[in-house]
Amino acid sequence: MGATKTDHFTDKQNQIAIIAKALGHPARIAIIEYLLKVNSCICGDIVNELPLAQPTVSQHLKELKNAGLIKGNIEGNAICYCIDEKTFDVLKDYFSNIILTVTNQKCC
Amino acid sequence: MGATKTDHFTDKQNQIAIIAKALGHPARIAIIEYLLKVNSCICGDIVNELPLAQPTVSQHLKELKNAGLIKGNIEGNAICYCIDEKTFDVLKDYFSNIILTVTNQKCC
DNA sequence: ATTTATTATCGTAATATTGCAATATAAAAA
DNA sequence: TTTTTATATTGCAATATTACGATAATAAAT
Repeated sequence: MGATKTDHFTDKQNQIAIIAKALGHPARIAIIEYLLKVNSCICGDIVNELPLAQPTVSQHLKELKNAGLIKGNIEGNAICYCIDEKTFDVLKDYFSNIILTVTNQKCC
Repeated sequence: MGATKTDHFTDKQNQIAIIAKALGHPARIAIIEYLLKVNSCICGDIVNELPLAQPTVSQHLKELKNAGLIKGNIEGNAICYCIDEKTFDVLKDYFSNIILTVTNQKCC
């Protein structure tokens, strides 16, 4: 045990869970917010913005990239990172639908 | 090591991360979707809907409750669970803001 | 060619999560 | 009161995550 029983759930359920999980750490939220603040691709800098060692930040960036939340473009000896909008759209749509459905509930 | 460095991030960043983390498991997404499908408080039933043992489901429900995503009302010897809308509103607003900011980006 | 700067990977320790059997708890039903 | 039903808690094994030092990889600068 210890491993998530991915097989038993739908692709959509797993997709949303993977994206949400990637955002389930304050360092990764801080990375997303920093990319939004500078409002452009950013090369370097990210490590200096966070209270974590370089390998740790690199690992968090990798997870955000795997979840499709950010994109990384090689630019010389640095890598430019930026928000990958379409994955955030998936999340926003998903939660908007939840809100729409739930406001019609009459209970509790 | 191994523990998240919560102290170094803002309250808002930690709040969003905690909510996202709670949604970062397909079983918990499935629970939310089931509560939406029945569109009311539901007593019992949840365990039968999921491919997991009762203690495991109970644990997932507890995590969703801790994150403020669901509410549980005692009703006789059963407990009625339902969506806690306001926490989903927090998430929807957060992601809507991200989408609004990011669409103005010109790069990558 | 060597140094410098930037990012990734490896290895590893500490901690957290997932899942379940066994058991506990609490209220309704018999 | 005993049984049944519904949910929670405990304890534990398996696995995953977090964090970082050391090191590798890569390309620019000297």
